[in-house]
Amino acid sequence: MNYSVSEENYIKSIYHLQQQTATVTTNSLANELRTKPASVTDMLKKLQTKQLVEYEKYRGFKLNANGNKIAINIVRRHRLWEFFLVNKLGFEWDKVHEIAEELEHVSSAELIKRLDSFLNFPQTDPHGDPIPDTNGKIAFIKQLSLVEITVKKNVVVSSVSNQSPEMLEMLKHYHIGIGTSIKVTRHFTFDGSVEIKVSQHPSCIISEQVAKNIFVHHD
Amino acid sequence: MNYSVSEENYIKSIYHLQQQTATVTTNSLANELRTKPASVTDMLKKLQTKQLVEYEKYRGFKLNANGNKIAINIVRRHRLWEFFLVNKLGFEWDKVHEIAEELEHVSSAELIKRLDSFLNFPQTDPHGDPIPDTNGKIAFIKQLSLVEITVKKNVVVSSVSNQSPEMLEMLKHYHIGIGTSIKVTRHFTFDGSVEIKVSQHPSCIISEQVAKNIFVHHD
DNA sequence: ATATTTTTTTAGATTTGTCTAAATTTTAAT
DNA sequence: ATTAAAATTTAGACAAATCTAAAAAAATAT
Repeated sequence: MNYSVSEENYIKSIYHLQQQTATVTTNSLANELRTKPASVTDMLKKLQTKQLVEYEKYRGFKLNANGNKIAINIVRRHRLWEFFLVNKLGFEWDKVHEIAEELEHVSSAELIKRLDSFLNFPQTDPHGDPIPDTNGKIAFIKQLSLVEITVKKNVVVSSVSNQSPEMLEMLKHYHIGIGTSIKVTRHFTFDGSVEIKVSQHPSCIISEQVAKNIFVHHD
Repeated sequence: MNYSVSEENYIKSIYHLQQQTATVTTNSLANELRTKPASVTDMLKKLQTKQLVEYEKYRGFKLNANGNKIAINIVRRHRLWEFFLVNKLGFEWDKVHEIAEELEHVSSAELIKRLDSFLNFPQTDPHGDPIPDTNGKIAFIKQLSLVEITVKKNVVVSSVSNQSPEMLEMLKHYHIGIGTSIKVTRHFTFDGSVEIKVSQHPSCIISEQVAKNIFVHHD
Protein backbone atom coordinates (compact mmCIF):
# COMPACT_ATOMS: atom_id res chain seq x y z
CA MET A 1 0.00 0.00 0.00
CA ASN A 2 1.09 3.52 -0.81
CA TYR A 3 0.14 6.58 1.18
CA SER A 4 -0.12 10.24 0.23
CA VAL A 5 2.33 12.78 1.59
CA SER A 6 -0.42 14.13 3.78
CA GLU A 7 -1.34 10.73 5.17
CA GLU A 8 2.32 10.00 5.88
CA ASN A 9 2.67 13.28 7.73
CA TYR A 10 -0.31 12.47 9.92
CA ILE A 11 1.02 8.97 10.64
CA LYS A 12 4.43 10.33 11.53
CA SER A 13 3.06 13.03 13.78
CA ILE A 14 0.80 10.63 15.64
CA TYR A 15 3.81 8.40 16.14
CA HIS A 16 5.85 11.26 17.57
CA LEU A 17 3.11 12.39 19.94
CA GLN A 18 2.66 8.82 21.14
CA GLN A 19 6.22 8.88 22.47
CA GLN A 20 4.94 11.31 25.13
CA THR A 21 1.35 10.15 25.64
CA ALA A 22 -0.04 6.75 24.72
CA THR A 23 -3.18 8.24 23.22
CA VAL A 24 -3.22 11.38 21.13
CA THR A 25 -5.82 14.15 21.07
CA THR A 26 -7.25 15.99 18.10
CA ASN A 27 -6.02 19.35 19.30
CA SER A 28 -2.45 18.25 19.97
CA LEU A 29 -2.20 16.67 16.53
CA ALA A 30 -3.68 19.76 14.88
CA ASN A 31 -1.10 21.81 16.71
CA GLU A 32 1.77 19.49 15.72
CA LEU A 33 0.75 19.57 12.07
CA ARG A 34 -0.11 23.28 12.10
CA THR A 35 -3.57 22.55 10.82
CA LYS A 36 -7.10 22.81 12.22
CA PRO A 37 -8.83 20.28 14.50
CA ALA A 38 -11.59 19.80 11.92
CA SER A 39 -9.00 18.70 9.36
CA VAL A 40 -7.57 16.22 11.84
CA THR A 41 -10.97 14.64 12.42
CA ASP A 42 -11.48 14.31 8.68
CA MET A 43 -8.13 12.65 8.11
CA LEU A 44 -8.54 10.37 11.09
CA LYS A 45 -11.67 8.89 9.66
CA LYS A 46 -9.73 8.15 6.53
CA LEU A 47 -6.84 6.56 8.43
CA GLN A 48 -9.37 4.51 10.36
CA THR A 49 -10.96 3.08 7.24
CA LYS A 50 -7.44 2.33 6.00
CA GLN A 51 -6.83 0.34 9.18
CA LEU A 52 -3.97 2.44 10.48
CA VAL A 53 -5.37 3.86 13.71
CA GLU A 54 -7.64 2.95 16.56
CA TYR A 55 -10.05 5.81 16.86
CA GLU A 56 -13.12 6.39 18.95
CA LYS A 57 -15.05 9.63 18.60
CA TYR A 58 -14.17 12.21 21.24
CA ARG A 59 -11.81 9.67 22.85
CA GLY A 60 -8.52 10.28 21.05
CA PHE A 61 -6.64 7.79 18.93
CA LYS A 62 -3.47 5.80 18.51
CA LEU A 63 -1.69 3.90 15.75
CA ASN A 64 -2.42 0.21 15.52
CA ALA A 65 0.31 -2.33 14.74
CA ASN A 66 -0.01 -1.65 11.04
CA GLY A 67 0.14 2.13 11.46
CA ASN A 68 3.11 1.79 13.76
CA LYS A 69 5.05 -0.20 11.22
CA ILE A 70 4.44 2.45 8.59
CA ALA A 71 5.37 5.26 10.97
CA ILE A 72 8.65 3.60 11.86
CA ASN A 73 9.44 3.18 8.19
CA ILE A 74 8.92 6.89 7.62
CA VAL A 75 11.16 7.66 10.59
CA ARG A 76 13.78 5.36 9.12
CA ARG A 77 13.68 7.17 5.81
CA HIS A 78 13.79 10.56 7.49
CA ARG A 79 16.81 9.74 9.63
CA LEU A 80 18.77 8.08 6.84
CA TRP A 81 18.29 11.18 4.71
CA GLU A 82 19.37 13.41 7.60
CA PHE A 83 22.50 11.35 7.98
CA PHE A 84 23.16 11.67 4.27
CA LEU A 85 22.63 15.43 4.28
CA VAL A 86 25.04 15.99 7.15
CA ASN A 87 27.69 13.36 6.53
CA LYS A 88 27.80 13.38 2.75
CA LEU A 89 26.57 16.79 1.69
CA GLY A 90 28.09 18.66 4.64
CA PHE A 91 24.95 20.37 5.92
CA GLU A 92 24.90 21.64 9.49
CA TRP A 93 22.94 19.21 11.64
CA ASP A 94 20.34 21.86 12.51
CA LYS A 95 19.56 22.66 8.86
CA VAL A 96 18.50 19.28 7.58
CA HIS A 97 15.12 18.64 9.13
CA GLU A 98 12.95 20.37 6.54
CA ILE A 99 14.77 18.86 3.58
CA ALA A 100 14.56 15.37 5.09
CA GLU A 101 10.88 16.06 5.63
CA GLU A 102 10.51 16.20 1.83
CA LEU A 103 12.92 13.41 0.95
CA GLU A 104 11.28 10.97 3.36
CA HIS A 105 8.20 10.79 1.12
CA VAL A 106 10.05 9.50 -1.92
CA SER A 107 8.55 6.07 -2.09
CA SER A 108 11.10 3.65 -3.52
CA ALA A 109 12.06 0.93 -1.05
CA GLU A 110 15.04 -0.01 -3.18
CA LEU A 111 16.28 3.57 -2.87
CA ILE A 112 16.29 3.42 0.91
CA LYS A 113 17.93 0.02 0.95
CA ARG A 114 20.76 1.28 -1.22
CA LEU A 115 21.04 4.58 0.63
CA ASP A 116 21.40 2.67 3.90
CA SER A 117 24.16 0.55 2.42
CA PHE A 118 25.87 3.58 0.85
CA LEU A 119 25.89 5.31 4.24
CA ASN A 120 27.33 2.16 5.78
CA PHE A 121 24.31 1.26 7.87
CA PRO A 122 24.42 4.14 10.35
CA GLN A 123 22.91 3.54 13.79
CA THR A 124 21.89 7.09 14.66
CA ASP A 125 20.97 10.25 12.80
CA PRO A 126 22.84 13.56 13.22
CA HIS A 127 20.66 14.45 16.22
CA GLY A 128 21.67 11.22 17.93
CA ASP A 129 18.32 9.54 17.41
CA PRO A 130 18.45 5.85 16.52
CA ILE A 131 17.67 4.81 12.95
CA PRO A 132 15.15 1.95 12.85
CA ASP A 133 16.41 -1.10 10.96
CA THR A 134 14.65 -2.73 7.98
CA ASN A 135 12.44 -4.75 10.31
CA GLY A 136 11.43 -1.69 12.29
CA LYS A 137 13.57 -2.54 15.26
CA ILE A 138 14.84 0.56 17.07
CA ALA A 139 17.98 0.28 19.16
CA PHE A 140 17.40 1.51 22.66
CA ILE A 141 19.90 4.13 23.63
CA LYS A 142 20.47 4.81 27.31
CA GLN A 143 19.53 8.44 27.67
CA LEU A 144 21.21 10.42 30.46
CA SER A 145 20.62 14.15 30.52
CA LEU A 146 23.34 16.56 31.64
CA VAL A 147 21.57 17.10 34.98
CA GLU A 148 22.16 13.44 35.82
CA ILE A 149 25.89 13.36 35.16
CA THR A 150 28.31 13.31 38.08
CA VAL A 151 31.04 15.93 38.00
CA LYS A 152 34.40 15.44 36.30
CA LYS A 153 33.12 12.62 34.08
CA ASN A 154 33.82 13.09 30.37
CA VAL A 155 30.70 12.58 28.32
CA VAL A 156 29.73 12.90 24.66
CA VAL A 157 26.54 14.56 23.50
CA SER A 158 24.35 11.97 21.80
CA SER A 159 21.07 13.76 21.30
CA VAL A 160 19.07 16.87 22.01
CA SER A 161 15.39 16.42 22.71
CA ASN A 162 14.17 19.95 22.07
CA GLN A 163 14.98 20.86 18.50
CA SER A 164 13.39 24.30 18.34
CA PRO A 165 15.39 26.96 16.50
CA GLU A 166 15.81 28.81 19.83
CA MET A 167 17.35 25.76 21.43
CA LEU A 168 19.58 25.06 18.46
CA GLU A 169 20.75 28.67 18.42
CA MET A 170 21.64 28.41 22.08
CA LEU A 171 23.56 25.18 21.56
CA LYS A 172 25.54 26.75 18.76
CA HIS A 173 26.41 29.60 21.10
CA TYR A 174 27.76 27.12 23.65
CA HIS A 175 29.60 25.20 20.91
CA ILE A 176 27.57 22.09 21.62
CA GLY A 177 26.57 19.62 18.93
CA ILE A 178 26.13 15.87 18.58
CA GLY A 179 29.49 14.28 19.30
CA THR A 180 30.79 17.20 21.35
CA SER A 181 32.86 16.16 24.38
CA ILE A 182 31.73 17.79 27.62
CA LYS A 183 32.90 17.65 31.22
CA VAL A 184 30.42 18.62 33.93
CA THR A 185 32.41 20.65 36.46
CA ARG A 186 29.70 21.63 38.92
CA HIS A 187 26.01 21.35 39.82
CA PHE A 188 24.31 24.31 41.44
CA THR A 189 21.63 22.99 43.74
CA PHE A 190 19.96 26.39 44.13
CA ASP A 191 18.47 26.51 40.60
CA GLY A 192 19.69 23.20 39.15
CA SER A 193 22.00 24.89 36.69
CA VAL A 194 25.13 23.10 35.56
CA GLU A 195 28.65 24.32 34.90
CA ILE A 196 30.29 22.61 31.97
CA LYS A 197 33.55 22.71 30.07
CA VAL A 198 33.52 22.23 26.31
CA SER A 199 37.00 21.39 24.92
CA GLN A 200 39.07 24.60 24.47
CA HIS A 201 36.25 26.99 25.30
CA PRO A 202 36.02 28.60 28.75
CA SER A 203 33.63 26.99 31.23
CA CYS A 204 30.06 28.18 31.15
CA ILE A 205 26.88 27.68 33.08
CA ILE A 206 23.71 26.39 31.48
CA SER A 207 20.27 26.46 33.02
CA GLU A 208 18.58 23.31 34.25
CA GLN A 209 15.99 23.76 31.51
CA VAL A 210 18.65 23.51 28.83
CA ALA A 211 20.66 20.79 30.59
CA LYS A 212 17.58 18.57 30.79
CA ASN A 213 17.37 18.52 27.02
CA ILE A 214 20.96 17.56 26.36
CA PHE A 215 21.48 13.82 26.44
CA VAL A 216 24.93 12.28 26.62
CA HIS A 217 26.69 8.97 26.92
CA HIS A 218 30.00 8.15 28.57
CA ASP A 219 32.72 7.97 25.94
CA MET B 1 8.27 31.33 -6.70
CA ASN B 2 7.46 27.75 -5.87
CA TYR B 3 5.53 25.41 -8.09
CA SER B 4 3.45 22.32 -7.37
CA VAL B 5 4.65 18.90 -8.41
CA SER B 6 1.95 18.89 -11.05
CA GLU B 7 2.94 22.27 -12.44
CA GLU B 8 6.57 21.20 -12.55
CA ASN B 9 5.66 18.06 -14.46
CA TYR B 10 3.77 20.07 -17.03
CA ILE B 11 6.64 22.52 -17.43
CA LYS B 12 9.13 19.71 -17.82
CA SER B 13 7.02 17.88 -20.37
CA ILE B 14 6.45 20.99 -22.46
CA TYR B 15 10.19 21.55 -22.39
CA HIS B 16 10.88 18.01 -23.60
CA LEU B 17 8.32 18.20 -26.40
CA GLN B 18 9.76 21.52 -27.52
CA GLN B 19 13.03 19.76 -28.29
CA GLN B 20 11.20 18.10 -31.20
CA THR B 21 8.69 20.76 -32.22
CA ALA B 22 8.92 24.46 -31.40
CA THR B 23 5.26 24.66 -30.45
CA VAL B 24 3.45 21.96 -28.51
CA THR B 25 -0.13 20.73 -28.99
CA THR B 26 -2.68 19.88 -26.33
CA ASN B 27 -2.96 16.29 -27.46
CA SER B 28 0.75 15.58 -27.53
CA LEU B 29 1.17 17.00 -24.04
CA ALA B 30 -1.80 15.01 -22.75
CA ASN B 31 -0.23 11.93 -24.24
CA GLU B 32 3.20 12.68 -22.74
CA LEU B 33 1.72 13.23 -19.28
CA ARG B 34 -0.73 10.34 -19.59
CA THR B 35 -3.62 12.63 -18.83
CA LYS B 36 -6.60 13.98 -20.78
CA PRO B 37 -6.61 16.95 -23.20
CA ALA B 38 -9.18 18.75 -21.04
CA SER B 39 -6.78 18.61 -18.08
CA VAL B 40 -4.02 20.05 -20.22
CA THR B 41 -6.15 23.00 -21.25
CA ASP B 42 -7.03 23.67 -17.61
CA MET B 43 -3.43 23.60 -16.48
CA LEU B 44 -2.27 25.68 -19.39
CA LYS B 45 -4.54 28.52 -18.42
CA LYS B 46 -2.99 28.36 -15.00
CA LEU B 47 0.55 28.39 -16.36
CA GLN B 48 -0.41 31.29 -18.57
CA THR B 49 -1.63 33.41 -15.67
CA LYS B 50 1.59 32.48 -13.88
CA GLN B 51 3.53 33.85 -16.84
CA LEU B 52 5.28 30.64 -17.77
CA VAL B 53 3.90 29.89 -21.23
CA GLU B 54 2.79 31.64 -24.36
CA TYR B 55 -0.58 30.22 -25.13
CA GLU B 56 -3.21 31.06 -27.70
CA LYS B 57 -6.45 29.13 -27.78
CA TYR B 58 -6.44 26.36 -30.37
CA ARG B 59 -2.97 27.47 -31.46
CA GLY B 60 -0.66 25.42 -29.24
CA PHE B 61 1.78 26.81 -26.74
CA LYS B 62 5.40 27.12 -25.76
CA LEU B 63 7.40 28.07 -22.68
CA ASN B 64 8.44 31.71 -22.44
CA ALA B 65 11.88 32.72 -21.12
CA ASN B 66 10.70 32.39 -17.54
CA GLY B 67 9.16 28.95 -18.08
CA ASN B 68 12.25 27.82 -19.89
CA LYS B 69 14.48 28.77 -17.01
CA ILE B 70 12.33 26.80 -14.61
CA ALA B 71 12.21 23.79 -16.92
CA ILE B 72 15.97 23.72 -17.23
CA ASN B 73 16.30 23.86 -13.47
CA ILE B 74 14.03 20.83 -13.12
CA VAL B 75 16.08 19.00 -15.74
CA ARG B 76 19.22 19.89 -13.81
CA ARG B 77 17.79 18.45 -10.61
CA HIS B 78 16.58 15.33 -12.38
CA ARG B 79 19.91 14.60 -14.02
CA LEU B 80 21.96 15.25 -10.90
CA TRP B 81 19.79 12.80 -8.97
CA GLU B 82 20.14 10.25 -11.76
CA PHE B 83 23.89 10.61 -11.58
CA PHE B 84 23.75 10.15 -7.82
CA LEU B 85 21.55 7.07 -8.07
CA VAL B 86 23.83 5.36 -10.56
CA ASN B 87 27.27 6.48 -9.45
CA LYS B 88 26.78 6.55 -5.69
CA LEU B 89 23.98 4.12 -4.97
CA GLY B 90 24.89 1.66 -7.72
CA PHE B 91 21.55 1.56 -9.52
CA GLU B 92 21.45 0.33 -13.11
CA TRP B 93 21.18 3.31 -15.45
CA ASP B 94 17.82 2.11 -16.79
CA LYS B 95 16.23 1.90 -13.33
CA VAL B 96 16.67 5.44 -12.08
CA HIS B 97 14.24 7.49 -14.11
CA GLU B 98 11.16 7.06 -11.94
CA ILE B 99 12.99 7.68 -8.70
CA ALA B 100 14.65 10.81 -10.08
CA GLU B 101 11.19 11.86 -11.19
CA GLU B 102 10.25 12.06 -7.51
CA LEU B 103 13.50 13.46 -6.17
CA GLU B 104 13.56 16.28 -8.72
CA HIS B 105 10.61 17.95 -6.96
CA VAL B 106 12.36 18.36 -3.62
CA SER B 107 12.59 22.09 -3.55
CA SER B 108 15.73 23.11 -1.65
CA ALA B 109 18.20 24.99 -3.86
CA GLU B 110 20.93 24.53 -1.26
CA LEU B 111 20.41 20.77 -1.52
CA ILE B 112 21.04 20.75 -5.25
CA LYS B 113 24.05 23.01 -4.91
CA ARG B 114 25.62 20.67 -2.39
CA LEU B 115 24.63 17.55 -4.30
CA ASP B 116 26.32 18.95 -7.39
CA SER B 117 29.48 19.60 -5.43
CA PHE B 118 29.35 16.18 -3.74
CA LEU B 119 29.08 14.52 -7.14
CA ASN B 120 32.01 16.60 -8.35
CA PHE B 121 30.10 18.72 -10.83
CA PRO B 122 29.26 16.02 -13.36
CA GLN B 123 28.74 17.11 -16.98
CA THR B 124 26.33 14.41 -18.12
CA ASP B 125 23.80 12.10 -16.55
CA PRO B 126 23.98 8.29 -16.81
CA HIS B 127 22.10 8.39 -20.13
CA GLY B 128 24.72 10.73 -21.56
CA ASP B 129 22.48 13.79 -21.48
CA PRO B 130 24.19 17.03 -20.43
CA ILE B 131 23.44 18.44 -16.97
CA PRO B 132 22.55 22.16 -17.13
CA ASP B 133 24.76 24.34 -14.94
CA THR B 134 23.53 26.71 -12.22
CA ASN B 135 22.89 29.43 -14.78
CA GLY B 136 20.88 27.13 -17.01
CA LYS B 137 23.60 26.77 -19.59
CA ILE B 138 23.55 23.38 -21.29
CA ALA B 139 26.73 22.10 -22.88
CA PHE B 140 26.18 21.19 -26.47
CA ILE B 141 27.30 17.66 -27.16
CA LYS B 142 27.95 16.71 -30.75
CA GLN B 143 25.52 13.90 -31.35
CA LEU B 144 26.47 11.31 -33.94
CA SER B 145 24.24 8.27 -34.25
CA LEU B 146 25.71 4.86 -35.11
CA VAL B 147 24.37 5.13 -38.66
CA GLU B 148 26.68 8.10 -39.27
CA ILE B 149 29.88 6.47 -38.08
CA THR B 150 32.45 5.33 -40.63
CA VAL B 151 33.64 1.74 -40.31
CA LYS B 152 36.59 0.70 -38.15
CA LYS B 153 36.44 3.83 -35.96
CA ASN B 154 36.28 3.17 -32.24
CA VAL B 155 33.48 5.10 -30.59
CA VAL B 156 31.96 5.34 -27.13
CA VAL B 157 28.22 5.35 -26.49
CA SER B 158 27.24 8.71 -25.01
CA SER B 159 23.46 8.63 -25.04
CA VAL B 160 20.39 6.78 -26.18
CA SER B 161 17.48 8.85 -27.37
CA ASN B 162 14.69 6.31 -27.08
CA GLN B 163 14.47 5.20 -23.47
CA SER B 164 11.47 2.89 -23.68
CA PRO B 165 11.77 -0.34 -21.69
CA GLU B 166 11.75 -2.25 -25.00
CA MET B 167 14.75 -0.30 -26.25
CA LEU B 168 16.59 -0.65 -22.96
CA GLU B 169 15.96 -4.37 -22.94
CA MET B 170 17.40 -4.63 -26.42
CA LEU B 171 20.49 -2.63 -25.49
CA LYS B 172 21.08 -4.87 -22.53
CA HIS B 173 20.88 -7.86 -24.86
CA TYR B 174 23.58 -6.35 -27.07
CA HIS B 175 25.68 -5.42 -24.00
CA ILE B 176 25.41 -1.75 -24.84
CA GLY B 177 25.28 0.96 -22.19
CA ILE B 178 26.56 4.50 -21.74
CA GLY B 179 30.35 4.34 -21.92
CA THR B 180 30.44 1.10 -23.89
CA SER B 181 33.15 1.01 -26.57
CA ILE B 182 31.91 0.02 -29.99
CA LYS B 183 33.50 -0.47 -33.38
CA VAL B 184 31.29 -0.26 -36.48
CA THR B 185 32.46 -3.03 -38.80
CA ARG B 186 30.00 -2.71 -41.64
CA HIS B 187 27.03 -0.80 -43.04
CA PHE B 188 24.41 -2.66 -45.02
CA THR B 189 23.01 -0.30 -47.61
CA PHE B 190 20.06 -2.55 -48.37
CA ASP B 191 18.18 -1.89 -45.11
CA GLY B 192 20.54 0.51 -43.35
CA SER B 193 21.43 -2.01 -40.65
CA VAL B 194 24.85 -1.84 -39.02
CA GLU B 195 27.26 -4.52 -37.96
CA ILE B 196 29.07 -3.69 -34.74
CA LYS B 197 31.59 -5.22 -32.40
CA VAL B 198 31.24 -4.70 -28.67
CA SER B 199 34.48 -5.53 -26.77
CA GLN B 200 34.78 -9.32 -26.23
CA HIS B 201 31.33 -10.17 -27.52
CA PRO B 202 30.89 -11.58 -31.05
CA SER B 203 29.87 -9.10 -33.77
CA CYS B 204 26.21 -8.51 -34.24
CA ILE B 205 23.90 -6.64 -36.56
CA ILE B 206 21.48 -4.03 -35.36
CA SER B 207 18.66 -2.53 -37.36
CA GLU B 208 18.80 1.02 -38.67
CA GLN B 209 15.93 1.89 -36.33
CA VAL B 210 17.98 0.93 -33.31
CA ALA B 211 21.24 2.39 -34.64
CA LYS B 212 19.59 5.76 -35.16
CA ASN B 213 18.88 5.99 -31.46
CA ILE B 214 22.37 5.21 -30.25
CA PHE B 215 24.55 8.27 -30.08
CA VAL B 216 28.30 8.06 -29.72
CA HIS B 217 31.42 10.18 -29.64
CA HIS B 218 34.93 9.35 -30.76
CA ASP B 219 37.00 8.28 -27.78
C1' DA C 1 -16.88 24.94 -50.87
C1' DT C 2 -19.03 22.05 -48.02
C1' DA C 3 -19.02 18.08 -45.18
C1' DT C 4 -16.54 15.11 -42.18
C1' DT C 5 -13.09 14.18 -38.94
C1' DT C 6 -9.90 15.57 -35.57
C1' DT C 7 -8.41 18.64 -32.12
C1' DT C 8 -9.27 21.71 -28.57
C1' DT C 9 -12.05 23.96 -25.29
C1' DT C 10 -15.93 24.55 -22.09
C1' DA C 11 -19.19 23.11 -18.66
C1' DG C 12 -20.02 20.61 -14.95
C1' DA C 13 -18.74 16.76 -11.78
C1' DT C 14 -15.34 14.32 -8.69
C1' DT C 15 -11.56 13.51 -5.32
C1' DT C 16 -8.31 15.01 -1.86
C1' DG C 17 -7.23 17.87 1.65
C1' DT C 18 -8.27 21.78 3.71
C1' DC C 19 -11.12 25.48 6.04
C1' DT C 20 -14.95 28.20 8.94
C1' DA C 21 -18.82 28.22 11.65
C1' DA C 22 -22.15 25.84 14.08
C1' DA C 23 -23.44 21.84 16.83
C1' DT C 24 -22.28 18.32 19.97
C1' DT C 25 -19.78 16.02 23.55
C1' DT C 26 -16.63 16.03 27.29
C1' DT C 27 -14.30 18.23 31.06
C1' DA C 28 -13.94 21.55 34.69
C1' DA C 29 -15.90 24.79 37.92
C1' DT C 30 -19.09 26.48 41.03
C1' DA D 1 -25.89 18.80 39.77
C1' DT D 2 -25.97 22.47 36.90
C1' DT D 3 -23.43 25.59 34.38
C1' DA D 4 -19.52 27.27 31.92
C1' DA D 5 -15.58 26.28 29.26
C1' DA D 6 -12.88 23.54 26.29
C1' DA D 7 -12.40 20.01 22.95
C1' DT D 8 -14.25 17.56 19.20
C1' DT D 9 -17.17 16.66 15.45
C1' DT D 10 -20.36 17.80 11.69
C1' DA D 11 -22.02 20.44 7.87
C1' DG D 12 -21.07 22.92 4.19
C1' DA D 13 -17.70 25.47 1.39
C1' DC D 14 -13.38 25.94 -1.24
C1' DA D 15 -9.02 25.22 -4.05
C1' DA D 16 -6.23 22.13 -6.82
C1' DA D 17 -6.11 18.79 -10.13
C1' DT D 18 -8.39 15.74 -12.47
C1' DC D 19 -12.28 13.61 -15.34
C1' DT D 20 -16.46 12.89 -18.87
C1' DA D 21 -19.46 14.58 -22.18
C1' DA D 22 -20.83 18.18 -25.06
C1' DA D 23 -19.70 22.26 -27.79
C1' DA D 24 -16.69 24.86 -30.70
C1' DA D 25 -12.87 25.52 -33.76
C1' DA D 26 -9.49 23.87 -37.00
C1' DA D 27 -7.85 20.60 -40.26
C1' DT D 28 -8.97 17.31 -43.93
C1' DA D 29 -11.21 15.15 -47.54
C1' DT D 30 -14.35 14.90 -51.12
